Amino acid sequence: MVQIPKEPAPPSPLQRSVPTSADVARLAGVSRATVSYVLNNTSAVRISEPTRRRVHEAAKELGYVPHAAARSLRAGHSRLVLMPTPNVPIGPLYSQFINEIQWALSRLDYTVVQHGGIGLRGDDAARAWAELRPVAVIVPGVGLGPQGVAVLKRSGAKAVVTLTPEPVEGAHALILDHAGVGHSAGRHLVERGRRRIGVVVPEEPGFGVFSQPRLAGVRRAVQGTDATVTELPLAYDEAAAARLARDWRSLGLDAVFAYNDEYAMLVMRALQDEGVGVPGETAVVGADDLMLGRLLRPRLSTVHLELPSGRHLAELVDRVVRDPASVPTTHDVLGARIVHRESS
Amino acid sequence: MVQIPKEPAPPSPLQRSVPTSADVARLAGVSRATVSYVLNNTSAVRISEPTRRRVHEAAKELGYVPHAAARSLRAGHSRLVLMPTPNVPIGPLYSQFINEIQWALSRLDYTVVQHGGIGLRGDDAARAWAELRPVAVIVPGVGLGPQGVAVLKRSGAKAVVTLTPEPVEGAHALILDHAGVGHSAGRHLVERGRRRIGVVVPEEPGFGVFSQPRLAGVRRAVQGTDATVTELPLAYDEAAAARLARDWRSLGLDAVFAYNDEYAMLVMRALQDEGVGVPGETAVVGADDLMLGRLLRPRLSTVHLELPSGRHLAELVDRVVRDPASVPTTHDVLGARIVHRESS
DNA sequence: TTGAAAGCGCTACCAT
DNA sequence: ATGGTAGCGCTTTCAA
Repeated sequence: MVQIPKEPAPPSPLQRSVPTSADVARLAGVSRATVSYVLNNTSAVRISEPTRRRVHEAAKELGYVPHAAARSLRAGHSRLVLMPTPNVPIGPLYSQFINEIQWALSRLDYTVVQHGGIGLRGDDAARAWAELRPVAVIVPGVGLGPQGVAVLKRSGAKAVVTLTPEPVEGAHALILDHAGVGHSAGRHLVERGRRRIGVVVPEEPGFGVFSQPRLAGVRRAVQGTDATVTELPLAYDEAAAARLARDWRSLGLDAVFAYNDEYAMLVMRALQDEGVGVPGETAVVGADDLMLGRLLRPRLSTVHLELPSGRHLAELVDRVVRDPASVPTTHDVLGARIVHRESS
Repeated sequence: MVQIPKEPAPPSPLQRSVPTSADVARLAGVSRATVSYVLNNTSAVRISEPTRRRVHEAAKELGYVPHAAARSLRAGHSRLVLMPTPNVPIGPLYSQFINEIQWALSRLDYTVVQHGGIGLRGDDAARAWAELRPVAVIVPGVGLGPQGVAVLKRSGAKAVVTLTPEPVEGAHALILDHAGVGHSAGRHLVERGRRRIGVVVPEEPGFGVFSQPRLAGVRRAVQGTDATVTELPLAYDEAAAARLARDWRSLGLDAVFAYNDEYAMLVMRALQDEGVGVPGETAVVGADDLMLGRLLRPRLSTVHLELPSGRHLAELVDRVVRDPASVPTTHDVLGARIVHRESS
C-alpha cells in the first residue's frame, strides 16, 4: 500500500489508496450526491439513465466498496446484530443453531457478526460489544448482568436477547432451562429405581455455567427420595475416563448422568471396557440428543433440550428492533424432556 | 429512545440518546479534545490529575462508550480481523481451531469477528466483508477468487489468508490438503490389500468443497493398481445408512473411506447391525481424528489433518499486517497422515 | 436532474 | 495544560 504523503497528488490510475465515493464522482464527472443516489437507488430522486450508467461503470472500474462505518455514522444506526462467540468448543447442536439464526437474520437484511471477545468478562465484554453500536445483541450463555444490558441499551441497542438459565433484568430472555435438563434426567433415573446417581461434570474451564445448573437440577429431582447424588469431575480424555471406571465399583453408584452425549459416550465406553454392565449394573443418561447417542450400543438415553428455531428467534429480534415497546420482555422457558432409549 | 427533533434541546439528565464524547466534555466542563486525551491516555499530552478524574467520572456517570465506527473512520484504519462463518455445521476440530485463533489474535490486540454472510457467494461475499474495512481477513473453505482478494486489498485489508485446498492468487495461502487426506486413506487401504473401495460423500449441500477433493485424492492413490473407487453419497441419517448397509454385499466393496469420523461411525454402526464384519469383511477409515474414533469398537482408523496452531496463524497475520512486503505469499502445505487403529 | 454543504463522533494538529 | 478546529466517508436536505 503506497502512502501518498503530504502533497495532494494528481489523481493517477495507479494510485493505490482506497477509493471513495468522491473518486467515483470525479471519474464519472458528477457530484458525490449523485453517486450516492445512484448506488443506493434512492427512490425520492430520479437520475437520468446515462448518468446512472456512468456512475456504475466508474464504481466498477475503481472497485469501489462503500464504507460501512461512515455510512452508519451518518445514518445514526446500523443493521448489525452481534452475538458473542462462546469461549468453549461448541457442539454440533449449538453450531447448527447459530447457523439457523444467521440465515434467518440475513433474510431480514441484518448483518450478523460473532464477536470473539475471549478473555473479556462481564461488563468489559458488554462495553466491547457496545463500541460496535449493534442494533441488537444475542447473548448465549451467561456473563451478562443488568449492568451490561444497560450499557448496551444506552449505546443504542434496541434489542438484547439472552439465552440463559436465568432471566436478565432489561433483556428479552429465552430461558434455557439447564436445571430442567438435570431434573428430567434425575427424575427418570429415580423412577427407574436407581438410587445412587453420579453426575459427570466437565473439568475443562468454561463449562461450569451449564454443568452446575444441570447438577443442581438432579439434586432437586432426588429431594424427598432416598436417592443420593455424587458429583464426578471428569476431563474429556480417555485416560481420565478409564481411571473413573477403574474406581467405579468402589463408588457404589448405580447410575450416571453425563454432562452431554459426548461425555456419556466417553464414560459408557470406559465402563464397558471395565466390564461394568450398562444398563444392568449402571444406567447411563446423556444430554443434547445428538445423532451419536442413537448409534451407541446400548442406545443412549438422553435429555432433549428444545432450542428455539432460528426463524423464531430472528423474528423476535426483528419485532423488538422495529418497536421495542411492542414486545414485553417475555421470559419464554424452553422445555427439556427425557428420551428413553436402552442405556437406562 | 427519545428523538429530540429539530430544536437543540437543553441537555437534560433524563435525555435517553446515546452519550457522545461531547456530552462527557460538557459534564466535565472541558473540551472534547481533553476528553479524548484522557480516555485514550495519550502520552504526547499531559493532563492534570484533577481534570483526568473529572473526565473519568463524567464518562462513567453517562455510561459513555466510544463509537468504534467514528474512531476508525477518523483513524483511517481498524484492528478488525474478519473471518467468514462457514455455512455448514462445523465439527469440534474446527470449532477448537476458531477459538485458538480468536484467543491468539485477541492477545495481539485485534478485534476478531465472524461474519455470517449466509447466501452470499464469491465476490458478493468479498464485497460484504470489505464494507467493514477489516485490516485482515482469514478465509477458511473456498469461495474466494483472485477477484475477491483484490477487492479486499483495495479496501484496505493488509492481510488476506486463505485456508483452502488450492492457493489463491494474491493471498497468503495455507494449503489444507484435502486431496492429501483422501490420498493417505486410499494408499493405506490399498497397502492393506483392499481392492474395492467405497468413498462416502455427504449428500448435504455445502460439503462438496471438502469432500470432492478427498474423493479425488483416493482416486489418485489407486492409480496404477487394480483397485477401484466407488462414490457413495450418503445423508447424515440413520435410515440412509441402514439402506446403504442393506445393499452392501451387492456392492461388493471391501473397504470404505468416510468423509469424516462422524460419517464413519454412522456407516460402521449400520454395517455392524447388518452383520458385516469390520474390519474382516469391510475396512472402515474416517478422517479428522476425533476423540470419537478412539471410543468406537473396533477403534477407528482415521486420517489426521494437521491444522496450524492458532498462535502460528495469528503471528502470520500480525506480521503481514505490520509489513505486508516482509512476508512473501507463502504456500505452506499442511500435512495429512493416516492413524492406523483397528477398523482397517 | 444535479450540486453545494452540513454534520454524524472522533482524534490530532496547532494555538493559546 | 487545555481549547479550537479540520476532516475521515457518507447521506440528505435545500437550492438551483
